[in-house]
Amino acid sequence: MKALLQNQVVRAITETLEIVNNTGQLSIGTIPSPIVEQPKRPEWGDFSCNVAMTLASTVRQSPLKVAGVLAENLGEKFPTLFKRIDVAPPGFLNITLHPMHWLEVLETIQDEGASYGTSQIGKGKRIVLEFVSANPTGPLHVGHGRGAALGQAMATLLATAGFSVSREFYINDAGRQLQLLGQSVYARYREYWGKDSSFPDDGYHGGYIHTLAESVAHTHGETLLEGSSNEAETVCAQEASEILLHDIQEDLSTFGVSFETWFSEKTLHAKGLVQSTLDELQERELVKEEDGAWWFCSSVFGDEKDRVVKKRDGTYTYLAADMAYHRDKLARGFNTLINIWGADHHGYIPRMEATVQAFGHSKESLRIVLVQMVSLLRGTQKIEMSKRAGEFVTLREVVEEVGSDAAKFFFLMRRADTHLDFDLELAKQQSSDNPVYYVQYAHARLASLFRVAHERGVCLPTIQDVDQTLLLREEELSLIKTLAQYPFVIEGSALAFEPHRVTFYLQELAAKLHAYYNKHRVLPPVDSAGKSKDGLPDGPLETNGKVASSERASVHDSLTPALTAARLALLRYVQTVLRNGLTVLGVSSPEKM
RNA sequence: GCGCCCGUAGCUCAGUUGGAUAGAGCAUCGGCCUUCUAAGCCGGUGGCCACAGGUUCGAAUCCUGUCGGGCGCACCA
Repeated sequence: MKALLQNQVVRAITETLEIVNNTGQLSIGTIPSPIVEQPKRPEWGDFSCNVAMTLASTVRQSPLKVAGVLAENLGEKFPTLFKRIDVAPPGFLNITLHPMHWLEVLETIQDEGASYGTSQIGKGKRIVLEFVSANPTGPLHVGHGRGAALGQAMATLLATAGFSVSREFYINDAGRQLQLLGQSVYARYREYWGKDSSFPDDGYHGGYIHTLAESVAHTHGETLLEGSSNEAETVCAQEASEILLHDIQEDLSTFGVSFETWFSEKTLHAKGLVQSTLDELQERELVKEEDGAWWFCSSVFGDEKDRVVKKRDGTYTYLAADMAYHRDKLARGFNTLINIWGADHHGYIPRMEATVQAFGHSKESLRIVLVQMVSLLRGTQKIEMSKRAGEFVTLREVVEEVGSDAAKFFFLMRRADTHLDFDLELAKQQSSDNPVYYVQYAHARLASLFRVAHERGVCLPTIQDVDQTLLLREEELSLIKTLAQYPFVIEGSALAFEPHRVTFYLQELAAKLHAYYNKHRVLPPVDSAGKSKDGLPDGPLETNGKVASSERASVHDSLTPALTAARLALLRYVQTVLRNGLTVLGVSSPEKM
């Protein structure tokens, strides 16, 4: 299998740097790894490289001169790869390949299919990706949905880049929040039976608490009214959290998000791992006793102050369990721990970084990805949500209204750390204004084209079957160059933990496809099929974008079976890449819309 | 008060390990369907990249300060 074109260019430049270094044309010393990218303007060639400018100061020559030397050597050494190499001020190398080389991209996609875009950069690295981790004290809301979509996409993305990824949901099924849930449900339970009740001040006010109370009333009758309220609250907490966790699992599953591991906080306590974690750190003087409480000396690792892990009343803080949990993750042999958190938890980062360091791992082995809030809009009208009153729009409601695909795509349209406006009306709209339909439609449109081709007895060829020279015009090359970028988008996106880059890429690819499709006929019109005479491989290439109907007719006249075949082959690979990208995002690729 | 994030077209946002003339969608204005899905395409309008300094061949991008917005600063989670 051939190396990706861009990597061939990188290698060529690297070899050239070595040559000019060895021959003394330039005294470079350590050869840098050159950065090659597709420039934004077509007149700057297929690839551009800025290595001459970065080297200028070390070789004590002007960037232009360095670029000149490199250009000359590159051209001499790789005449079959490069058609021309320009030097542009202030020192760019603008590289144009012999166009035929671009067709290799299509062969690569043909060979790799659904694997096109995968790489091995993450090979051998094991990542545990923790996300959602919502308390089982209420239904998932929209914010959780964003975290879920992001986590799922990131897991797929990292796996695509060769990492071994395990998705994990940490269940906070111990501690104060659960206790509050029990108290809240028990209060509603008493109300249900017409008894007096004391609702906790900071309890859960959502309407779903009533439903849970009714459920408890159904299974336990009035038996919880007598006896200690403590016990009754524990029963309520237990039963309510089980129901809620079940709902959470169901919602996530419906949303298309799954986990390898559901990790229960309770099991850490049950196995004594929370205490043993503290004991271990105490022996190493990273946990100390003071004022009747136990403190984690996180300030040793740069946190602004030490943190309580065991309260004066003998109970553990959330942090203590979380430390035990992260110790466990490290003990399971993961190299990198990625946690996706709501941005309001950012203040918690230093103490978790301190935690992994306390266990002898580098700060970098923990990577926290923060997710900002989601505002739901209906058109321009903002939907107000009040956490205090327990009024928020649930993930389930959103998915029921707009569907999983649209919801996921919208959640992945923005960088994680920026606030997201989610317009429910737009997400439902079936038009090009709606980005998810726009991209999916590109896929469905091609599927439809291939169906029609099939019905008319035109087979869907592979790149090896067609006259490839028919794909060498700028129109087709532009599409092919975009396809060539895909593996680099995946790689960059994975290394930066930024799935939104894939979303943007897909919109760009879909836009190019739609434009191409609109402009160029692929199948011959029904009545003249097979009768078209040979001629120029297309009509005059209009530059102002307007296609007069007379021109269209001439386009059809010149549509030969060979050209149809070549275009079908090209579009088949466009469809493959669209599908691969959508798959990374967890969004379906419909055959029909 | 201290810390973190953010400030790019009228709106929502890409672009931030420094690169060439800063991009896209929406909105707005004007065009394109007897043909493979118009759930589509083409064109116009629109910018002191919050502000002020600094670093250098080069800054939306890095540093410092100011202003504006969000979020944190528990023996809660």
